Amino acid sequence: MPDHTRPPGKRVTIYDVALEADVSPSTVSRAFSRPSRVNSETAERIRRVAERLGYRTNPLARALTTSRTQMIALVIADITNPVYAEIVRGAQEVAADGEYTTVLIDAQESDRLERAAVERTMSTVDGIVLASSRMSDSAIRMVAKQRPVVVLNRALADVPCVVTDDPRGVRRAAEHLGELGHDHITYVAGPQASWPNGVRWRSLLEAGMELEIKVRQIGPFSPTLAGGERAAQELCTRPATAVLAFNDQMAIGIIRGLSRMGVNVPGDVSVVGFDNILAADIVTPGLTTVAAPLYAEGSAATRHLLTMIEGAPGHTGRPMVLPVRLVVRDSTAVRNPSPGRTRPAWVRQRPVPGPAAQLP
Amino acid sequence: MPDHTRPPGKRVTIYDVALEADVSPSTVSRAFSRPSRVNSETAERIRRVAERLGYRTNPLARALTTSRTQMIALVIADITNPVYAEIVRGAQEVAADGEYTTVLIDAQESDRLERAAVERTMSTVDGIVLASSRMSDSAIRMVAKQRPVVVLNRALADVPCVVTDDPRGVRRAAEHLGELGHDHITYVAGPQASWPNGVRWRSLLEAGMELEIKVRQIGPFSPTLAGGERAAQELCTRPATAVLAFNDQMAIGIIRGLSRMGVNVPGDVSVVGFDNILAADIVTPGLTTVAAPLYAEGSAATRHLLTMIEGAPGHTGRPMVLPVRLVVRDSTAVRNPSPGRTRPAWVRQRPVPGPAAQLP
DNA sequence: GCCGGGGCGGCAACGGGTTGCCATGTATTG
DNA sequence: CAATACATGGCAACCCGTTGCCGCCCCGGC
Repeated sequence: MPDHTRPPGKRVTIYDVALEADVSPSTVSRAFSRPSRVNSETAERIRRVAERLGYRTNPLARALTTSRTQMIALVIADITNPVYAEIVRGAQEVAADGEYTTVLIDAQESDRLERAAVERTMSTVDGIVLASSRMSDSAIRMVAKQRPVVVLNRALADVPCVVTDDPRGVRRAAEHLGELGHDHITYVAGPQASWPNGVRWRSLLEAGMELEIKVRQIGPFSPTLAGGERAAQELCTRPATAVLAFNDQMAIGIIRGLSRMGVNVPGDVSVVGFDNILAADIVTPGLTTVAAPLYAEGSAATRHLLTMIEGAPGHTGRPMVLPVRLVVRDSTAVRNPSPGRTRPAWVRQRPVPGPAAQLP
Repeated sequence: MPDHTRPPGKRVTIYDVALEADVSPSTVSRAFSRPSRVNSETAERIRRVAERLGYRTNPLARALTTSRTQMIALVIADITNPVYAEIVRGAQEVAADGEYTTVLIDAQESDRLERAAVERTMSTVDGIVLASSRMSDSAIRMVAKQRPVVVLNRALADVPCVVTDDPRGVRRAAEHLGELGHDHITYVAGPQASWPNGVRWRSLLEAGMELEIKVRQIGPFSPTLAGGERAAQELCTRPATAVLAFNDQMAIGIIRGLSRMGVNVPGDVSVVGFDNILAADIVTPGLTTVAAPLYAEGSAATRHLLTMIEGAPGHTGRPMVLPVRLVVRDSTAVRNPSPGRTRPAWVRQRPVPGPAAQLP
């Protein structure tokens, strides 16, 4: 009878199993990684011994020779931004189905941090999804040269991409505002490093031409609540009746900022956001916004990445385009006819107070 | 002059560098991992050669011998829940400072998924932070036996823990409601698998005794907006004037649900949440809530974990307790004297309509 | 009875670093 | 000047699986 005791605290290896099962280590290895290559009875015996000993294959050691870690990285621009939650869910679901673990990396809206994190992680993962990357095109290509990469929310030649149909979303938003009588739309820009930011602005320009609506841009602002509030202040000096914000967080910030200054949304100004985050539905007034299929973005990108990892060529032709839809809530309304064309009444109202006072 | 060309597509290894720098591989290794162990000039030369060749040390290979991957896992209960965003930030910041990469795992509120993910990841990380784990105590201890573990938002003997001072938060909330004239508080419970859920309820019981406020519990409900809305319906059949919700998301859901049924918050019912998520400040009415130091939670837990990984014993005595504070906004008000004691007027109001209608 | 082929298992060489130990050469000390 | 200590670098074993290749055995076919 073989010895069952073993030095405690030591990890069980294939060698231990091999000894106990009276086969060579290679057979143990094959019993797990290529069961067809070994006699089924032997395999069964090995599996039982392994079970008894509590053997678990060491993924690092395996990765060393196979150079497959069964991990993928998902890089997101800002974990604070709720849009990514659903994207992450979609990605993780698909990854888990394929037996992959997802390493989530938060770039904190920083080109530098993102590069550093990608650099650090690259060699430990089998592929990378870059969601709303803030890196330069060339940096992305560099990464793509070393590992399978799928880019989300950005189009880039030679790298597989998944994007949403923002032009159509913007177009729908512009139509909607046009129907409400607005003949002028102000785009409140987000980060310049954000690819969709440019797309949305250009799409608005184009839609404006076709629909005969004047457009202009202010910003850039940080794509956050605070950024939106700052934008609201600037909107004060350059009034508007219809605003399209880069994203929902900014839109909510704008609404907050405006109402703090006594401007009524949607009475005086209509505001449209982008993304349809959960909060869009719970703020007052409910935010009219262009809804992106977040979950689908994450899952589609990841699915594509996995096929690339499995050896597929990676479809670099046209980006994969996901549909969007306009969700109309209460932040948009028929244009208020009272304010003057260039200087709505509300511009002269009370100045900005500090943040909402808190009771003791 | 040595040959600079090398087979393309092959990774550069220490052997390549050694050849070029005319030293042995071990010296190259030491030049990176133990610079003090090698002559500074030699080290410098090696580093230059490595740079020129584009050498990057392979973390997997390193991990194989050192069994240190420089990765930690951060397991969170639900990435959709915004509280975790700040926790993740705090954790990631500290981890990055210590040259660690954070692997984020979303357990999707599922015991099973959480276990599976931890199981899969455990052997590839140097330590684990379990934030609001839904696993059983015994499962956690099992994990803690194999890797350094710090538990967040849960107290557990023999495992280092970081918790917030929920009893004090609940007490403050109860005092606040008491001062507003409420003599009865309903606790809307979250997941039973959630440790703070139990703590909050027990703390409320206790505070109720001392402050002579009657308390009761309804639930459990899912700790989400939807869960809160369901709770609102139940509140309809068992009316209350003051509600303490397990978390902010539920509180917001409750407010939404109630106001949809024509109940005024805070006029008819005061609602207090927990966590102070960003949305608490942007909803109408602004949510009175117990603010947790989210960022600090993440950073404290991670800091502790890193010291354990570095070999410190892991402080398993008392859990580390982080302070909370009550943020009073507009969802709490003086108790409305009109409704009858057991059956406020609003109970007989119009029935629940469907979700907010959307314009085409 | 002989030969070819397939099933199965073992040997040994990796993969890319790390590290204990030893062999130099130089600096320090008595 | 001898003896000792230290700084520095190399050797080789090791971490834990994976896999190409080879050998053995058994089976079937002619």
